[in-house]
Amino acid sequence: LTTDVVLFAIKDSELCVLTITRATEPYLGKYTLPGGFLHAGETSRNSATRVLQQKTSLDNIYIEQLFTFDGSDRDPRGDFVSVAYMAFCDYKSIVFDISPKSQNPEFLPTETKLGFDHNEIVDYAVSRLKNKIEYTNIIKNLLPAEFTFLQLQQYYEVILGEKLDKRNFRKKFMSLDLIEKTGNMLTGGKQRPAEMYKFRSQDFVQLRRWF
Amino acid sequence: LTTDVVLFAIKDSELCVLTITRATEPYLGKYTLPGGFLHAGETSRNSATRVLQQKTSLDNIYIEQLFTFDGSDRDPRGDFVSVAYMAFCDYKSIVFDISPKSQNPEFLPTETKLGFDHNEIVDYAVSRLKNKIEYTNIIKNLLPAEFTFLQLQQYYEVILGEKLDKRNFRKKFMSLDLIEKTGNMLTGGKQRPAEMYKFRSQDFVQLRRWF
DNA sequence: CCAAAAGTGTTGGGGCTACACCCATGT
DNA sequence: ACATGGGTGTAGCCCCAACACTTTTGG
Repeated sequence: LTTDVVLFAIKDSELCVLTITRATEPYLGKYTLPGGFLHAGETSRNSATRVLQQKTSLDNIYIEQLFTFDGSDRDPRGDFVSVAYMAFCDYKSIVFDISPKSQNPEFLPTETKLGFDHNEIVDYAVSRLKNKIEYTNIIKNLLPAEFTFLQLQQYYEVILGEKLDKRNFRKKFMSLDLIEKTGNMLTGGKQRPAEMYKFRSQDFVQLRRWF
Repeated sequence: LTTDVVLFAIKDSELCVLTITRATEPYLGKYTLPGGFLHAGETSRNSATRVLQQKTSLDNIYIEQLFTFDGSDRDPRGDFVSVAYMAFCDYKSIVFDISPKSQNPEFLPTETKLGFDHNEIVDYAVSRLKNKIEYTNIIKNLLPAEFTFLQLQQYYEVILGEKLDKRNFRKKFMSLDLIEKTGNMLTGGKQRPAEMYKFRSQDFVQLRRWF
């Protein structure tokens, strides 16, 4: 029994997942998702959280169970069952553990070819994410604590894979009453400063359908 | 590693799940979901399907993975991990296996108190079902091959737990183009005969949001 | 003729989409 | 001055909800 974790982050306007470079066979030298065997007495959720904490410095990560993958064709070594999780972070806040045993963790685009059946896991996670940003506030887990409206919109656009109308997006999102101004402005660009926003609640919110 | 299966059916205008009466400790004599250990070389999905085929005469059941439950507090015998599935059938088409080893399978309301953490599993399945009838055609798995519009509507009402407007429901559902008249009429009541319908496609259909 | 479910249209309001211009700052 | 993103309002359309009566059969 194992876990695999899809940790999402948005890097350079692209949706990416945390990968490692395998140090042993099978798939030696290939990219895969981080994961591993459950320790004794550990839940799959704890195991997934532990794996992430080993690769990154993150604490308090939002994580949710995705799906359980099994079947004898997914790992050449034998018959493993993997409980997959997905998690989110703000790319800028990540500090990687660079010790050799961490196997060079890095964020790569979701289309990157991975070993095992990990592309299947990533595809499933991406489709879940696409659905879920439309009726929950999970996007806050990808954003820094303070952000501008344009950044919020761009994150939606990256995940959904389509351009959104600026005025309509602002109206719709504002009506959800999820975010508020911090009072700070983002200056430094050669343009008018932007208001900064933060999410009101740190909790998970499920909306009754909207997009 | 085990599976537990939530088999739904609508019986007497109530949403019910298949239960068994346990023949051994723990929870001897209590109701629980059917389930069991995976056989060697078997996937969790195959295991869940096999369990259902043992209790009922059903073949070709629609089944989907729900969630994986783990933690040391879910079974007093130790640390089990259970991959839960949900499935659907038309209550009228069920023939139970009544041999003693089948442990008296029967359909009971979803609110029935069950052993282990099985109420948690049922609650999760019910919420998934409630969501899913709003953007897929899974309801066909609960209906007989031919049905009337009123029956279809009543199934929605039972699952959603609310009354729906007859005219609006018919308009909305018809616009989805999922069902067609069979040409048969249901007679025998002391009222005008009703047109009978069937689903066009036997396949799973995912709609782009509607209810 | 009465009871019971079958079947059918219209209207008003709210929310979505589409669309273009001025503002504040840095260089 | 100009380039860049920041920020704002409206009008039309479509979809949804609300709502009541006639039809067809059995008893």
